[in-house]
Amino acid sequence: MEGQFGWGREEGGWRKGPWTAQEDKLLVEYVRQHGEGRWNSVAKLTGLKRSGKSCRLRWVNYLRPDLKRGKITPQEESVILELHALWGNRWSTIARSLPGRTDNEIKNYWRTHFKKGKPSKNIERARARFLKQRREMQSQLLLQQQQGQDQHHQQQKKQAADHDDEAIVGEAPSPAISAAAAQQHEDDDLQLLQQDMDDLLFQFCPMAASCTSSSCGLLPSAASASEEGSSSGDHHQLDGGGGATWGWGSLWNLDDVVDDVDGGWDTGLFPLLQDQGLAFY
DNA sequence: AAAAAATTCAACCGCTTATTT
DNA sequence: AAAATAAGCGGTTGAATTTTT
Repeated sequence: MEGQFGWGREEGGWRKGPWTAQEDKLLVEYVRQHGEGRWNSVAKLTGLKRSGKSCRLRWVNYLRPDLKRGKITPQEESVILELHALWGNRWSTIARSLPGRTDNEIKNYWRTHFKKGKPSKNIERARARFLKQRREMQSQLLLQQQQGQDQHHQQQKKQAADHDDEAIVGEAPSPAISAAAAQQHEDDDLQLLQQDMDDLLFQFCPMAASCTSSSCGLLPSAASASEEGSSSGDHHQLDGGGGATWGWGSLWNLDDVVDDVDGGWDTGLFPLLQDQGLAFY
């Protein structure tokens, strides 16, 4: 099962195409011994005929042990939708809120499930998934509250952000969404879906909802058009130890993202806003 | 049952940004 | 300070798989 020819042969000395188990083994062993990085020396040291770029990709997207395999959960899906509405196609940024998921994975997922031009069937499916998921979430919420995790933070924020009515949908068209025009129906569906999403998000994380909705005015639609890198403070290491489990904390679980901000950033919800140099408070 | 269409996803490419020499 | 090298990002591709007709 290794003889894919025409695809998977060498070109300019480098092998391309699907990785074989042996190749994976070599790469894994290399990383075990030398750590991540220095990808170009993989070939030199192991004899693997892969470019550094290819090695890095393979490791980051597939071999990394902290990757979470398996299907995207409904919870993750809702986060993806929500964050995409916030940031557009900044896949790696979105991925940072989904431990164990890669930007590639998220990109693929979003494209196949929510990209415009898909038959509305998909929207319907998404809606169905969402509704189901909402039920689950609600019961989880209940459970959490019963377990008496004191989240006085949330209470406070909730008050602060009491109007959330015009959610993302209204004014924060992600590039994709704003491009619509042609497909009103699906748009409507999507918007409904996103409204639901926003409601939902608000339940769990009022801060986020309030930010998306109004005041902060940090919705990136313009910025996300990619023009103007803007970034720079965007240093992101591959987070080392990863959250193996995701649970509900994902949005709150920032330790892999915040590392140059002095400790307590109790608003905590969207670390990435910082990356973009957006400050609030 | 089988052919066609649709979906998925790993891996590629080119470009940008960061780091090293 | 500049050039070279490495890392990172997002878009795209296409073989394999799944679903639909």
